Amino acid sequence: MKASKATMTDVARRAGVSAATVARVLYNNGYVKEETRIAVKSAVEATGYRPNMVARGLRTSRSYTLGLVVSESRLNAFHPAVAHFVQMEALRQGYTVLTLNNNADSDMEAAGVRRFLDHHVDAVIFCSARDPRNVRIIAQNGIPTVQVERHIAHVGAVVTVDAHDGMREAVDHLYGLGHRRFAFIGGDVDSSNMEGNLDDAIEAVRERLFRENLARHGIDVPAANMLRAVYYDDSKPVRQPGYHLMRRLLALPERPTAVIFGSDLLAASGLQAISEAGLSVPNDISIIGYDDSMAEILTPALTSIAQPIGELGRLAVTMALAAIENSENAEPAISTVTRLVIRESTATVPNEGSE
Amino acid sequence: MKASKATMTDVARRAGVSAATVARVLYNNGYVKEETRIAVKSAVEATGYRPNMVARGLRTSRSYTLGLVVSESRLNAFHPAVAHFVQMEALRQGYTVLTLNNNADSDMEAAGVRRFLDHHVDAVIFCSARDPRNVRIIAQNGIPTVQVERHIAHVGAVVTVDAHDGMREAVDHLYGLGHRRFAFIGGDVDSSNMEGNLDDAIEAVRERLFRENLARHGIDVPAANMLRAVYYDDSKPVRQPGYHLMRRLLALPERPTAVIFGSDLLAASGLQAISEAGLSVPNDISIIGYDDSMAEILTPALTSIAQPIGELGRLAVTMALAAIENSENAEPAISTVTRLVIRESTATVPNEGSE
DNA sequence: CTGAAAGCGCTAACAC
DNA sequence: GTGTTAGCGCTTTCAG
Repeated sequence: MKASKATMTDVARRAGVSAATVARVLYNNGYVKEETRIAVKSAVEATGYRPNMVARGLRTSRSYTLGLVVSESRLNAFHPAVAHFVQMEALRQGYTVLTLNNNADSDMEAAGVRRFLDHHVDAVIFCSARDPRNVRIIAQNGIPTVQVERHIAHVGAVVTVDAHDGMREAVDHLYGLGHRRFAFIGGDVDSSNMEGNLDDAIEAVRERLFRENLARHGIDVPAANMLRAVYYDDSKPVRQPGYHLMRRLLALPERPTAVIFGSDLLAASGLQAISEAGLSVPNDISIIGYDDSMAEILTPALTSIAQPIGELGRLAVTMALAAIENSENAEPAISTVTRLVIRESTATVPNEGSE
Repeated sequence: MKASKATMTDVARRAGVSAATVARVLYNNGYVKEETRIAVKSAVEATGYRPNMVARGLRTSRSYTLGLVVSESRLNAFHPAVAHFVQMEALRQGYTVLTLNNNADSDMEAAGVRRFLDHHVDAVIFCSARDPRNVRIIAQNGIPTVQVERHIAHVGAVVTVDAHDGMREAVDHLYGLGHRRFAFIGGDVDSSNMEGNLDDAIEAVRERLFRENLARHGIDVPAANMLRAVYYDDSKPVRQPGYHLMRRLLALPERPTAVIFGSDLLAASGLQAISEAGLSVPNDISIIGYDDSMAEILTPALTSIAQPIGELGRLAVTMALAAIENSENAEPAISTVTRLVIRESTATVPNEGSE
């Protein structure tokens, strides 16, 4: 019951033409008499012919596959979400995606990237490369790269997210609710794996925007309230990256009443520390996540600064395909925006005397 | 700066031998004089030669790629976790993985599977196919399939999970804590997409084991306490699949004191309903998740019946490769086990009079 | 408008 | 031990 492994020659024979003609009608190249076109089409139907992408790839040196590297896609739901949209869009555009989760391990990533090269992927999308060298290896082989959200290597195309709007909305939202004591738990900037200016790292930018927006309201945040969580420890993802830092905040003499986190995962683990301390969100403390990756299934459902996940995935594919078409063209950058999604983890500041 | 696109012939020329000899030393086939072996090796080094898997694939009709279909890998962390281990193991074994998230959409899945076929994947792993026909299409093309955890089509290899141990441990754990009023919120059995006996569906099995283990303690669970959640609504994932069902349980005249859920995702959304009702876990009610996919980052950290996620992923690859090697051999099945991971969502039953 | 022929990079059977 | 040859399925000149 093996379905046809019908080859192009099979189709050609059946239609009484040559393989070249079959190719012509399949890809609308050159002129074909209407009559033979019909004959070929029906032969294709009859045989259930499907092009062999491997043979095609060898001949055209286009594999119609994209490589996708995601990082830490187990606890952090952001990356699998982006991956999903990349896969959907690629499918729609006639591509297939080779996916690899680097799990925060540079060596793993290097091995995977090498493998992508062996399979002659047409482009590689990184939704957070772990090591800039791995991006460069691809680029050096003349293959387009697209870095999504976080770009740690200064090569190829990038799809960035402008954090301004979301952070402004978040700060204004909290300020409007009466909060005056703020804290921020962001991600650590991994200087060893970042090319160029560390201040351009997205984690650093988010911190800065947080401060700037509060400064607008005349609020200065003490250094003790600005913390950075390590997501990876010795190439292993940290399971509850926000837990200990949140405990530290809770132990502060002037406990903050509002905390913005650098990811929903960070907020989720912060929530554990808050609950453990016998405090409640949002009654005692308001918190805001980032990403909007798992905000809606936490308790309470998190107010979160949403990244445009679907757009990121789709744009990454679009840019990859554009780079494949005319690789000599400039390496473009495109930016998307964030917005605040308000749910149940933010409320009016608790009464001062109640402590 | 393009790194070498050195071909095998380039290496051969440089080493002063023929391509055939290069192949021989690369794959340890046949005898090669030590002297020439060294010459070839150094030529490989010098050129940075990497085999072209596309050409190799065409010649050998082995693409060294695996297809992987996962379902709903956005909110439910179970699938991306399995995917991660599949990718790791495949990488280790010299394979690369084409991944597709069907997102509960049969048509999407069909399109993706078709694409896998076009790319001549050597085998396809389904960590929950959406539609059995899509598994059959692969099988009909003579390509091995492996269904992981849930198997909805009666073809090919399967990696199942034996739910016995975990469910027994879970029930005993709760019973030991004094609980006598139980409830279960499992997943709905989608009869339209299931070949064969519906009672064999993993959701049905879990329900049955739940009842049987309680019967062992002389406890009979009323029908009103056995609920089934729909994960997909009109081919779209439901965002809070356990929320409404949990509300229903809370409205029961004899409210259960312990609930076992069919997944961590279900438990997470159940938690939202509990909290909304002003009740607390585990003081007022104990809950247990299933999968152990996101249990540890919820508040409270969930006691959960853990699926052996890493093992599932690795076994799936192992079985796929075995099937590729000798495809005429019988289609095997292998089973793994579950175990209870105790965290903070379970505690002694609350005092009866306290309601 | 259509067919013949070459060749992408590799492997496997067969010579020597 | 090693080279020669043919061909996987497709695309693309080049003839006609």
